[in-house]
Amino acid sequence: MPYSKLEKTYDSSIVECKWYDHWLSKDYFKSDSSSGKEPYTIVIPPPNVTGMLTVGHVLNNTIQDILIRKARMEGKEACWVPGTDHASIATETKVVAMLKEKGIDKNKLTREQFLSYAWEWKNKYGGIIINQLKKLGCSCDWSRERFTMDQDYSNSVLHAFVLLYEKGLIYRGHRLVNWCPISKSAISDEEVFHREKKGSLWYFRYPVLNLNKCVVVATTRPETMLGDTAVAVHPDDSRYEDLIGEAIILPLVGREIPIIADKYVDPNFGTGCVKVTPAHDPNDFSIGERHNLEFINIMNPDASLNANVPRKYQGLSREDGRKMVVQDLDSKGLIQKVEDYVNKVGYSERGNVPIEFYMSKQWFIKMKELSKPAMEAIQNKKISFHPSHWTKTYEHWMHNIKDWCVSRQLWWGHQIPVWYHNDDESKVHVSIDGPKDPENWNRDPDVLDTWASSWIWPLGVYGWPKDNEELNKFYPTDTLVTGPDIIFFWVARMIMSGYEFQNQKPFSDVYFTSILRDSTGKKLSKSLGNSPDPIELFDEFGTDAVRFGIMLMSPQGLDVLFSKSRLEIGRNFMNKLWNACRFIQLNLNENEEINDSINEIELDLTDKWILSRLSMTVADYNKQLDRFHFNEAAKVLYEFIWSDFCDWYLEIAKTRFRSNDDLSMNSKIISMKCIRTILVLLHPFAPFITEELWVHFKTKGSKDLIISSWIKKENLIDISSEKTMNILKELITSVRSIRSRMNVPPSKLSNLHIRCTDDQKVFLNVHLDLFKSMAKIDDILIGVDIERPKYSATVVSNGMELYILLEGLVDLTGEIQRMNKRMSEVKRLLLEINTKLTNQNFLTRAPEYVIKKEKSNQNKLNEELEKLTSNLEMLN
RNA sequence: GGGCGAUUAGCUCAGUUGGUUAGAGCACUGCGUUUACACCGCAGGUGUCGGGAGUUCGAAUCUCUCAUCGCCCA
Repeated sequence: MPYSKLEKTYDSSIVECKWYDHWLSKDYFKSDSSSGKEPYTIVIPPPNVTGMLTVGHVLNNTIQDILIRKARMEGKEACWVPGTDHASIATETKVVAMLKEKGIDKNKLTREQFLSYAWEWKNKYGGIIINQLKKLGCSCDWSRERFTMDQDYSNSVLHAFVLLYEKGLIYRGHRLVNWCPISKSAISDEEVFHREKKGSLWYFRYPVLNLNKCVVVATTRPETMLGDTAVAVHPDDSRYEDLIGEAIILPLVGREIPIIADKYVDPNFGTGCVKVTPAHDPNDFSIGERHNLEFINIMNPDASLNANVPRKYQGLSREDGRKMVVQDLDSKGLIQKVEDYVNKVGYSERGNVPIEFYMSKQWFIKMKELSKPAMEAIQNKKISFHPSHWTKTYEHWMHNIKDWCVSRQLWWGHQIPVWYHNDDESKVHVSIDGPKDPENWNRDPDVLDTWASSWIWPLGVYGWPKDNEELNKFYPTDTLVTGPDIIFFWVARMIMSGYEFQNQKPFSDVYFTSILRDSTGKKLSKSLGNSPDPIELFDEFGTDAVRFGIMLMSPQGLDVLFSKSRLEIGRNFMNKLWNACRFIQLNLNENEEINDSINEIELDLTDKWILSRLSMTVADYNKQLDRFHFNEAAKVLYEFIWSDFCDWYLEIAKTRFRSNDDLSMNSKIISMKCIRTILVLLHPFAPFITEELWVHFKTKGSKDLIISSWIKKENLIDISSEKTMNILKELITSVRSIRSRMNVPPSKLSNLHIRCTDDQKVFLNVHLDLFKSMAKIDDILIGVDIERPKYSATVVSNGMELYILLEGLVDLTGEIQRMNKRMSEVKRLLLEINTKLTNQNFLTRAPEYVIKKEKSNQNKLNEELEKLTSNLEMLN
């Protein structure tokens, strides 16, 4: 690479495309199942095929990219499998809406016609999110990209169904399911969310047959009374004792229904007497089963009233039906009262309307048995959650697991591999390829719940059930990165399917990302319109800045209030890094090669110090990554670069780059060492800028950064240099502080007198050049018996009294105030320490190092107090 | 009703197994264009770590309790 100067500002737009194409052309992302390297595998949580990139995806996929890039640099066989999900209900909803806009009614289409529209839609929008992931810099093995409706993958899905069926874990049941009247399909419990709604509690009078009296029942859903097949009371409720066994004439309908006793009834709710609608309420359903009641379904799939209700109500929507029923009962004087009532109503996540409990024939998977190994895996720590508190949620759900309704009354998805015989529907054929005499069979029209296809994702992407090389090499995968909102939908079910089908966990670690919210705390979502377009953010800040910024703001296990302005820190950091590199480059001679020969040179204090800081940074950074604290890891690098390297090392280097050859060369070597290390470490977070800078800073003949070796440890820790440097930094800051307070312009040098011990004098003399240049000191006078000069300002630092000489008068009152303030603080601290050190229990029980530290603090503070006192006296 | 999480500077938040003179970024104030960076530098102010109790020599950190907010489940 020819020598070229870095531009004054970093232009992300040029660099990003260039490097992504380069990496692709070199096949760096490709994984090889036949390699001898230790595998490291991630499968992407497949985004909706027709979806668009959200900030949530950015967070999620940046984390995966960090993990996979680090693994690759660690020399592992890194395999990140990308792909997309067909998202049955979401996609079908979108396609139906698109058709409607075109004036096409789904119901008028054949399945084949509809599917061809759906595929057209998929082909049109399916590539978008994949390309957006590439813009983000994701180093996925694109040759392995999968779509859940690919032929091979579909076979895996159906194979899983057939296996479970053959094992007796799948059955068809006529049951109450959650029903979405918009998509006219069953949905799972997890797709229902509950919302508090203000409604009413109606009290109806139901006339008792042959007795001149009524019972009063309370309900929140008047229209369902048309499907009542009993009235129930608690068996021990004395108020209704005589009525048990009697019958009711159901108003408006005229049906004769029994009064039954069931312990489920809460005598304290309403009147203690409830209407029973077995076909439309889960509790009533079980009462109905216990008492052999009639199950009358009164609704059509769109929740309008069907032919099982009196003619005048037929065809009404449930809302209109309710009005009409209330009105009719009222006109007959059968409404005793109406109360305001708040209850929780289940809503369909997709349709955003209240769900119905609806009787229908559906396929279910028995979950109890599948859940056992999945529960053990978490308990035995074979699989770890990060943060770990999600295990409780997981275990709770697993303990109360219910059978999973996997059929959906949709067309877009994997059609259930079940055929019913034309002559006898109870005769079923279950296989992937279908019966040999298809003319005699009818295939179940329903498709599988999408999660019943993605639950085998870590297996299916490697071609399961074929026991091939890929599966052996890359399964189980290592880390799954996903949102906690799909812990049941997906994570739990993948664990179950992994053990069921491969007798192996699907992954070892699950990292649950933060949920991103806007500044008012609302979840970022496209429908709310509060989610910024990541691509625009990339353009505005640079992709690396967005990646780094979002990682920095996302702590483990907590929600994040996202706002665009919080990305500025990322952009500023990239700019800082760029300019630090540029500054070093400006000090190199043309085509000058700087090697890594730090062992061959004589290091001075600041060199030793920065190398020690660097070593600490390497250790800390690796530790934070190992425990999945990505925000902390990012912070470690940020602080090293900004606060240690730029603010101090480079500032000191400024004076050295121009001094004698040795010092200058040494500073260059150390600077390069730091930069090279940082570029390696930062690469997973900010792949583009680091690869670009690597070109200029790598040692001759090095490989591209993306495949360079990871740095796990650096053995250059030097505690004594760090201590010494800290003292010098404090002294320098103290002097700067006075100068700033006294309005001495930065360009002007000051004269300084220091009163200190002989030892301190020796110390100062050793580091005099550094101290003078950083503190902007011209003349300096050091001694044990220095007197306070007449026009001067004072500070006590590390047991030394520093007097800055000033021209003219000093603001004495301000100085006295400041010193008094510090004095009371010192006194407060001393009081605390003295209490500790006079406490026998503390002295006997606290560890040695704590006591030592307290004592040393006590000495320091006492010394400071003494000096403050005498200096204050001098001022007064 | 059960569970989980949060409450730390004006704002947004870090803070690993209890021991730091409790931190960062933003915002704010003053000064500043010196061999990179104004997407910058130097300096500065701000806190009863939600309330209460307990364990401990020692609590932002552990336990209990209360309050407020958020999420999940019923």
